Amino acid sequence: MCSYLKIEDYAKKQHLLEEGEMCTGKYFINSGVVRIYTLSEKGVEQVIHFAIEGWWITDYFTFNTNMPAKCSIQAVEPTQVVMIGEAEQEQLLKELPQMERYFRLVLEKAYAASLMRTHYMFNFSAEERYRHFAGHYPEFVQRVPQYLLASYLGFTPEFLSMLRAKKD
Amino acid sequence: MCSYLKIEDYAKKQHLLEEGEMCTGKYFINSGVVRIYTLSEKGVEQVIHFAIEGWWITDYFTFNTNMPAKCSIQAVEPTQVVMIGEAEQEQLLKELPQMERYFRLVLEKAYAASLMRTHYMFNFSAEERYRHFAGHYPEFVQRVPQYLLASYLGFTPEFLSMLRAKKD
DNA sequence: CGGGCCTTTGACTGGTTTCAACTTCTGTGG
DNA sequence: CCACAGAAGTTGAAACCAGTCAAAGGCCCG
Repeated sequence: MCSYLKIEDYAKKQHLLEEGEMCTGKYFINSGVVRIYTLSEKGVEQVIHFAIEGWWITDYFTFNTNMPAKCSIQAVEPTQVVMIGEAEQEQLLKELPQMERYFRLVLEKAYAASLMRTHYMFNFSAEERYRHFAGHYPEFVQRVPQYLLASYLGFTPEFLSMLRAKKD
Repeated sequence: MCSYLKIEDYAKKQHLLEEGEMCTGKYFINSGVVRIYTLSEKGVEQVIHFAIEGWWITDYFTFNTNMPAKCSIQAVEPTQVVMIGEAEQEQLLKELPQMERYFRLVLEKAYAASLMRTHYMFNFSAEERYRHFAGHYPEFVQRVPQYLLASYLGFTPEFLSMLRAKKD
């Protein structure tokens, strides 16, 4: 089974995947943090989400479609991942069909998180989103630079700076 | 296999699931449209997404967690669904492990759609989101009431009304 | 020690919301 | 089949949340 998997280390700011490349597999985060982001027509980078230890990531936009990646994945801090190629995953699933279940459950969790994000995005103001996030994941706020957190929460670094000044 | 499944019909505005109930299974939309929505602290209904023919839906927030539903699912027009209970799904997956794969692929698609929604939400203004949506799914814009579409797109019915008046 | 990247600050702008009043549509019972 | 009530859509004015722009300050890493 280990032959299917490949351990990879990435330095801060190094890319696991860049938009336009072919996405050839999935990554399991062993340690570190990565951000998944897209580039808008206007050239603005938008953080779609972060992934930390224990999460699986890939370009789900184009996964299984044989199209070039629509997003980029970049290490926010030094990160170690376990990579499994597409073909290897197929092979693994053939030999260990129980893994289908595992990957399905991983996806259910990720999907629920994405829906929850949508919920927060719509139902709370920018300030409420920041307070909520900072209250629930204080250690994470320390861990990522402010301009990335601002992008993730859906506002500008300037606005986040103003929020922190107000009361923190 | 048919014994696992139950066909159900819902009238317009009837609920498949209401917040607070236990979510006991998944629904496959045979015909019609449903909306999945949450209620904010302020009492505002927010459409998380729509689902049409061919999609599977459930309360992914609490699915498999034995907690009361965090969202409601309501028929937007007369809708027929195939319902599969949680226990029945487990049984089905045990007998037909290939179905694990099927459900995983369904989830990958749904997850990708959710991420794409996040992308649009952040990178486009309210007006751009409307123009884009109306351009891509004109028949759908006819199909659902404007106040639900406005909620889905993340702005007020009044604003949508103004957009339509401007140029349509 | 220096340069570039990140964060801060403040003034101005504008897209979107809110509110309230009015009109149009829809469905239900008499 | 019509009448009416409630739901959905429209309009316009005023308010505001958050973005943009520009310039200065802090900090990390080579």
